[in-house]
Amino acid sequence: MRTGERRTTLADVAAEAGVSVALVSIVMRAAPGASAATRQRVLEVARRLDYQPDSRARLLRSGESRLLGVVFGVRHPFHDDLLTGLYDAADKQGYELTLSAVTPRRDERTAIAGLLQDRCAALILLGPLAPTAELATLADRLPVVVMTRAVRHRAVDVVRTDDSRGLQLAVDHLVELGHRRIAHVDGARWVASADRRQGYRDAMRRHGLDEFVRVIPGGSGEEDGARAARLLLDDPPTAVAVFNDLAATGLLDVLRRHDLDVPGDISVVGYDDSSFSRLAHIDLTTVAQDIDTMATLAVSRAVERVAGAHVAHRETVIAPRMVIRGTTGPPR
Amino acid sequence: MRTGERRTTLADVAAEAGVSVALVSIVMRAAPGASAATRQRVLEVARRLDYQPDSRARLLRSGESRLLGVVFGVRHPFHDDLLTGLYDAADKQGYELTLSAVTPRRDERTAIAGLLQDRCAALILLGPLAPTAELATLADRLPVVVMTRAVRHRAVDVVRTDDSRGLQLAVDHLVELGHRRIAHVDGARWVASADRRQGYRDAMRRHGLDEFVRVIPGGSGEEDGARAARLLLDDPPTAVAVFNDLAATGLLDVLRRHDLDVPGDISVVGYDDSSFSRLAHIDLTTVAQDIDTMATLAVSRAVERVAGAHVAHRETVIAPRMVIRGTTGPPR
DNA sequence: GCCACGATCTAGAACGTTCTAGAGTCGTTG
DNA sequence: CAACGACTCTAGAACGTTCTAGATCGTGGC
Repeated sequence: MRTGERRTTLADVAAEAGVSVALVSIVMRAAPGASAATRQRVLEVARRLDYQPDSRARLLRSGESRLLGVVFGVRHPFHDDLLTGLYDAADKQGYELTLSAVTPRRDERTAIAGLLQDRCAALILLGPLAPTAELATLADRLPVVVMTRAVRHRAVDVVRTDDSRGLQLAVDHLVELGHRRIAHVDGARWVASADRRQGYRDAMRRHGLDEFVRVIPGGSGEEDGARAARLLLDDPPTAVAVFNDLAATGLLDVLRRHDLDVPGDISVVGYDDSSFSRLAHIDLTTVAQDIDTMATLAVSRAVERVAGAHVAHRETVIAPRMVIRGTTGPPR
Repeated sequence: MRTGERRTTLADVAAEAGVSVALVSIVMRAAPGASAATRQRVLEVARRLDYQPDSRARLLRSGESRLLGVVFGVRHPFHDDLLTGLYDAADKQGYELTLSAVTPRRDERTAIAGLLQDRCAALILLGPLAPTAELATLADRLPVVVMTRAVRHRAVDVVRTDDSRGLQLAVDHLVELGHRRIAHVDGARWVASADRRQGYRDAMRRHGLDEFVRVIPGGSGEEDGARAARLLLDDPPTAVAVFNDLAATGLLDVLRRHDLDVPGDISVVGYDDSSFSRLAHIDLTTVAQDIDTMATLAVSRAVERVAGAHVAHRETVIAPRMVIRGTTGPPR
């Protein structure tokens, strides 16, 4: 059986089993309404004929899409981790995910448009860059859940970590270790950068360290962290809190190349608790976002919206958590 | 307009424009058969009513799925790069991609099953782990193109780099620099590891360096490279060729922590030319797989199979290319 | 004027499945 | 025995779109 050949349909199974198409549908859906003997007979035929449901027909007729569209960016370790959680959460709720990637050569609008045509019941957008107004227009059409970015619009649901709080935790941790000269490598124009930066400033102020406030422009990738590290070399702080884990690894690399000992000479805190930050040779102290909780909440929120439920709070802000590993210690 | 509300259909546009449903379909598909005046009128109505095609209905009725299913692994930088290329290639051929991820908690079979239900015209599998027999059974059902792994079965199409040749290039390059004690950190049970290992052995033998053959078990992730590096520390070779770029970064990290200078004390070659290997602070010498060519060929192969074309060679093996950057130099 | 042809447009059926209403059967109760 | 309820099963329509055959109109040639 190859290209162009028709796949097995419910009608084929029905003919072979000697029952109606509708009854075969009932059996394949495990819906009530068929006897045990009939179920067994139908399932046997379906197995023999290798019947696979046609999700297009199913989605079209049922008028109930159990499909959640997810827009994610390639080369985002954190998005990878979120995808892992989202698949699990969707599965638990009886939903399927359909993914659409944003790549260096495929923009976010294109990614979203594809999902609209698939008639997804809802969209989950991972760190979208689109302006709020655009997201709101989209949310007029179908439920939209944004993850990892604060979107202030009543039509858009948000599941995110308290990024301001996250950076405060980082600064608190460093201050507790005795650090005063604490710098922050921010995320440039990336989603969440402003909140994290604000959290850093607030915490520094809270600890009476205003005069030591120092923000270096960074970004979300390794090279961004590496570049920022080079800007710190002339006058290194005793500690630095970085926008995210990936940038932190770039920064660590450059520090080490310049014979700065971590954490002896300089302590480093990342953000995300991405899977690689746990690796023995990186052992990164970091602010953890609770990925599985976020994924679960995002899917639940999407599903509730689809079901027309009245949702109490359109924005869910999850507390970050400090994960202390090997890249932080007392200043010398 | 929110959840549960019906979306604009061709019938709505037709009623408003005062033409038949079939004519609206012709206009929306830019198919011949409508006058310019009618086209304009219909497009105006469609825009006003915000008509979006329903891809489920379209796919179901047309009997021609222009959908390519792609199975990829999260946390695989190389797969990310391939996705970027595949989206471009598919777009050029008028196909859409639908993605299905393999995660630590969602296995490959599940990923494939989802795509079968979507009635994809063909599947493109990135480095699948499934046994050949399973892939062959799948290929009985629809065209299957495997990327980055050699699958010896006439029903399965393959687009891959000559991995054996790739490692030979790496060894040749190192020998040309004067190295003799060249080790190889392999990919353990990962796809392509055997070919790369064989290429390493062949090249070492070719250069009369049999007695220096040394293979360290590795893997595809950073920690795998880091672990392998630790095994090399007691008796470091002057050079090492690593299974892939990601493992190479892990290995580099450990070498640097142990004050081994790269490339002064030890040269390092990666594999893939992943996007991060080009970063200024990594500057990795590596064996490049030609991502865009691979993506283009895989999509073309899939499309040809869908079209029922007679395909001359089911396996396309692409020559790798040596990319010399800063991690290799003459031995001391 | 008649005929042939091409372009435009329409009506109806089909894609594979689910939904819904109704028919038929069986068992229980009055 | 008749009525009722529960369960099983079926027939037919619907989901939104495309395919296909045919009707209609306009134009050009004879």
